[in-house]
Amino acid sequence: MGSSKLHIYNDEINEIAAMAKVFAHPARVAILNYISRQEACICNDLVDEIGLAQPTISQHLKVINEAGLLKGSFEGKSICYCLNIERFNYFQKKLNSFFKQTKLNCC
Amino acid sequence: MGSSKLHIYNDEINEIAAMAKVFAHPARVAILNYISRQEACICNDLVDEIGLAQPTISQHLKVINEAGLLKGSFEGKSICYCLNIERFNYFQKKLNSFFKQTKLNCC
DNA sequence: ATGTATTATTGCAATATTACGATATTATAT
DNA sequence: ATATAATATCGTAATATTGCAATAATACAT
Repeated sequence: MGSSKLHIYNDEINEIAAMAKVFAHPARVAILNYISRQEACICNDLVDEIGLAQPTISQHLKVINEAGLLKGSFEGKSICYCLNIERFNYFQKKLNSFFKQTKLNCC
Repeated sequence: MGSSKLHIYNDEINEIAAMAKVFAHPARVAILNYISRQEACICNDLVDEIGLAQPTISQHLKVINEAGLLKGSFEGKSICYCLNIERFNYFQKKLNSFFKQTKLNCC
């Protein structure tokens, strides 16, 4: 018990839920938001900026990264994270078609 | 520990995360999807359709409802749920502006 | 080689979520 | 009043998530 029964849903539905999960924590929204406000790529300062411990930020970055939303590149001793626009657009497209389809036959 | 530190983020960010959370479980996506496939409003049959126990469906419906996404009306001994289109559109609009803003200054 | 700065991983405690059986509630029908 | 059907709530077990201290790994500089 306790764990989500993913096998009873189709891939389409599981994909939407998995994508939403990435944005379902404010720290991850804030991280993406911070990335967007930077001229170039960002590196560390998320820890100072957001106010969570470094391991916590690293953990959230991992979730975002594993969803394919980041392009990281090494710049000296730090890592420069950058949004993977193509993937981000894919998320937007998929979520919008979920919205569209859900509204379609509604009363 | 363990709980999300909501107070360190601004309202905008917490709202996005809260909205995403609604869609972050496949059962809730499936419920909304099923509603969309019905001619009129729906009632029970979610339990048969989705394959989770009745209390579990009820719990997920509560989450969707507390997010303001449902319009329920009593029809005899059952309840007819229906999508609250206005609220649903608001979700879509907010999420899209998050996408837009995030892409804005990206490298 | 040693030191320093950045990021990742490990381990663990606190909390949240998911799922369901049992039971209560609500609304109709007989 | 009693039975029936639909939905909600309660209690609880299993699992997941969040957050952080401690530590490891990585990359550069001296």
